[in-house]
Amino acid sequence: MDMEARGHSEHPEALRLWLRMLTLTQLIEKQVRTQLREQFGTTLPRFDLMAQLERKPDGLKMNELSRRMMVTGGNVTGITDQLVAEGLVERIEVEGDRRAYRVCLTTRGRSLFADMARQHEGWIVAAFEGLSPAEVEALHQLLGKVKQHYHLDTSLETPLESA
Amino acid sequence: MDMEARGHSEHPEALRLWLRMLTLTQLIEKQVRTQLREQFGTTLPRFDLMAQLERKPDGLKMNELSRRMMVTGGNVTGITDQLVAEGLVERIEVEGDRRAYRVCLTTRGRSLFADMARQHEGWIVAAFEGLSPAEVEALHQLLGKVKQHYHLDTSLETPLESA
DNA sequence: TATTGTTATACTCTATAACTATA
DNA sequence: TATAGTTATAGAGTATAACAATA
Repeated sequence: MDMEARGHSEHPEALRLWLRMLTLTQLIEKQVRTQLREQFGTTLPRFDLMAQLERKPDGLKMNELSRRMMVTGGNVTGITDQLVAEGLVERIEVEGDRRAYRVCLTTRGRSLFADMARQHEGWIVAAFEGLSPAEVEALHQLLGKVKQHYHLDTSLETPLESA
Repeated sequence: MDMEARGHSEHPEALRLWLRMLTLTQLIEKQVRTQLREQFGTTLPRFDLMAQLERKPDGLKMNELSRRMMVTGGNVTGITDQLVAEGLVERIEVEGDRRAYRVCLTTRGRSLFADMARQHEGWIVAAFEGLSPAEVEALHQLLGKVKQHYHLDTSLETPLESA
């Protein structure tokens, strides 16, 4: 990005912060994508969808997945189709509303996700190894503050992290 | 992502931190992409390439752009082609090496980028308005610490922010 | 009429690898 | 033989919009 070069700015600090955050996130995300592809032959969106379904034995409806994953419905259909073809999730009818489905992990999907999640956590822990526990907490808090204000400001929801 | 749900983890703090950081970055990035498209009919990679060229009157070679933008050479060719077609950048021959080009902003490209950069900075400043200057600095420092360690760990370079 | 979900389309970005031209 | 850059290909992700079925 190297956009710190623009000069005569009134708020260069926020810009510098954003560029560092964006760069770092892209760096970690790129590594996660590579590992998911090489070790499990999958992608980040597919992993994310499965992560959304974990601890939801009743599954989630398509529109809930769409909201949580911050992508449009058509894309969720495509990702779900792929996972169904691999036997990792299934569509189950919703009683009382014949338009809707609940998407659930299959037994095989749940088992595979457990493996992936364990590996994934290792990659993330390694990425943040340079911070002490107190620093991890401080960073978490600061980002929470940004997120909170950002939401108020833009009326965007926070589908993720909604555990 | 909602991956905080996985349970019996030994390092849930790093994972929670990563999910919050990823969500927030995606939120801001998505807004930046939308604004760039709606207000300027451009994309983030095109904006990034132009940002790399600002304050480089002599331009940058393709492989330098590739390294700084963290994408492969073929992609830089494509993005550059688009910008050339729009008259925003130009390829200039390098004396002494007839294989290489220097990619430079045109006058029109420089002028347009100034407009875009001003708007862009406003979006970013708004996104981080919830933090005090001291908090912005603290966040910047903490992310720097992560980045530094991460690089040592993975031998990845830091092309961005290299101003 | 509104909502759930799918389909169709088109575009951007991406990585990989083969290729040309020059060093 | 190595390097600079391009081309070709294929795949993944995205948004938009039109559509079917149901509420």
